[in-house]
Amino acid sequence: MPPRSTSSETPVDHLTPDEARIEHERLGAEIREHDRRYYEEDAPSVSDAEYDALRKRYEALEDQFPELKTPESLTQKVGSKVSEKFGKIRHRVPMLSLANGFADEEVEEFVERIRRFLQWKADAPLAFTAEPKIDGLSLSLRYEGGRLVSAATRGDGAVGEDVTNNARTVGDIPHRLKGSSVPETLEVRGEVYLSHEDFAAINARQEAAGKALFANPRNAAAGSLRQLDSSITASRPLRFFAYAWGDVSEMPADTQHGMMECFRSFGLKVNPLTRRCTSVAEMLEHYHAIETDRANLGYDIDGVVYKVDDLNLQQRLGFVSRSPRWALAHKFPAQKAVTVLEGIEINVGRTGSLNPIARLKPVTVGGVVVSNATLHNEDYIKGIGGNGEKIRNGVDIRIGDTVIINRAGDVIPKVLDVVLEKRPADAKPYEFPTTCPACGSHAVREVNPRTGKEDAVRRCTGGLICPAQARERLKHFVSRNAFDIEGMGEQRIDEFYEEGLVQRPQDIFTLQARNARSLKRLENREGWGETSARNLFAAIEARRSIALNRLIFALGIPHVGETSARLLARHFGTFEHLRETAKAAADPASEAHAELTAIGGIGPVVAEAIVEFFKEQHNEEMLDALLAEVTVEAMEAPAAANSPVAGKTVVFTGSLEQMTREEAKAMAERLGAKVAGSVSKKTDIVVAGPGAGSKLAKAAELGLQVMDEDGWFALVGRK
DNA sequence: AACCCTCGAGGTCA
DNA sequence: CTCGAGGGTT
Repeated sequence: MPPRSTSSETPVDHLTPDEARIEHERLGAEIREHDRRYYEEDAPSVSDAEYDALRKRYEALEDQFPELKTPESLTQKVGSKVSEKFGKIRHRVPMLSLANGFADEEVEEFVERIRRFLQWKADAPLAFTAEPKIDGLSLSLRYEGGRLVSAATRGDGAVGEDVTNNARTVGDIPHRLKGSSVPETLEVRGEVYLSHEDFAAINARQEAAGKALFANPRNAAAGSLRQLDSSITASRPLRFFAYAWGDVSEMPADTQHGMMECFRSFGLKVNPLTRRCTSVAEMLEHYHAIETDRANLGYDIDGVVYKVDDLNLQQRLGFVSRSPRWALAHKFPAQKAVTVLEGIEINVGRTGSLNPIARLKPVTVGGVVVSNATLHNEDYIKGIGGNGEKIRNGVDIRIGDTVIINRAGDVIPKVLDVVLEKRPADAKPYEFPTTCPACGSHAVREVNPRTGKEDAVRRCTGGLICPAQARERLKHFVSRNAFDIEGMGEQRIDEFYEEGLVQRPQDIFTLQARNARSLKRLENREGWGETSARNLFAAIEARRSIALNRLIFALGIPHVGETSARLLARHFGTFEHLRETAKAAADPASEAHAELTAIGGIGPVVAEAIVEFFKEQHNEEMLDALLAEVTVEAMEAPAAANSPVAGKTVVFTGSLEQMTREEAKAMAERLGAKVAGSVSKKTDIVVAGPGAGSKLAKAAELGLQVMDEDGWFALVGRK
């Protein structure tokens, strides 16, 4: 639960200085917590009026007792946490990412997939748009009545940062759209970028001012848009191309290229290399033309985007997981570089995994200096792929080798290949350690009992006696989506662990009490002061109450990430219920075990991991100690999705005439329904087309709701 | 077999 | 923030 408003009615001038100090401190902590909820979780727990009241009283206290106006006060901090961050904006329509492809064949497959999905005849016309994929950062502009009212970055796709003031300084972004056909509300999406010329000029200025240079135009554009002082943004000549839209009150066109034309007529910039293509050959031709001309464009692009032109078809095609089925980003090959592998280091992960990392002679790839790269796992180094086949023709990777690296997706450095001719004569095959480099325990590759295959990762068997694992688990425990304890970063965990101050999760919550009795107090250490210690303790106190799903996630049970943690929290409701069931489930024949695996999304492997976790004596002790320190919040009821079929299980049977089966399924799922393949007593709705047989009969037998396609559309609307 | 989730990776900027 | 391997679920 969020801290309740504690603002008392006592007039400020009736308080003793001591009372004032205590209340001032309490209010400060409360305001900080509200700020955090508002800015970081986008989940304000008080109204604006209540918040303002808190701040007013906080300030009134300081007016009456000026000694409270310390440099740490929320009113005094220059660039305090509050103003340090951008507000958040929830996108009315999520900003999704695009499916990627590299090879020409993937474009063919993409078009094929779409034809299949639509049941389109081979000769039926199907048009696409093709446009350069600008390498910048995406931005969503909201226009109401033709006026720019807000601008948000992509963020995680659902919630972005409010950069309205900065967007207003971008020359290509009109404050007001022109023309009479501008929809009442229109969210324009596009890319903010910097031209090569402007990028060079900015870096020249940075250099003259003795400031750090930007690595590439994209980073410079991102840095410029995220300036808190919009006058700095204004001094950077950012540009903008529109290519998509979000929330729109009435669509001004029914094709993708029609929309682009509208954008242009509204006064927005649209990339001039956008073409309408009617065949794969034409799409590829345009791709290669753009690739050839890439260096002369004057701005960075990283590929070509194809989109189905007809918006009705886009609608029918819908989405696969997080990207539209109707679009493909055809990326240019990633830039490669050659360098020397100077060493291989092994990191031990939270789950005990031994992760090999390549230490490279620093080299520039695609504008950034790369000195590390992932080597994935033991087999990858040996030249064997996940399913046993050879990769790199079976060539292994050795220390001293000259290697070819790239940045996968232009981001993650990866060792692609070895230049065998340059292999030093004395280079020996790399021997992957069979003991943990952190604790010396055996490190083994477990055999999956069902497939009989060896796990790709080698794991330390040391469990909690392994300091590396213990530290990584602590880091996971305090991380953003778990307990989210501000001020407990990697460095501090390492430091605290080393000194024995915090070695188990529960130690975090007893730290303050132990510190008070300690001879070597935190606040007296080098690099520490009263403030840093106080802030840390305040951050810990703020987490004595925790949401159930966060707690489950924080435990770091293998295979249980955020999603599974939420599933478990929702199913069990309380931690005790989960714990009891998991313990009872140690018997595979038990009802508890059946309950666990019956949860959708929890299969045998995950269930086993959960059972194992709760079986461990030291975990038992940890949980008892932890639960004595923290309060677990009851699970909130899941927000009811506003769709008539949300949460229902639907079965489609017979032949569907107005949509393909896949389409029907995608549609039902989009509306929050589950789609099953067969009728059972768990089924809620059966949609039967002509020719339906046994499933329809069974549905009648069970007395389920049965409807035809028209009935389905009547129920959910035609979307 | 398709899709989804977990986990751990690197680099940049504020 | 983003990627990708591997493995789990359905």
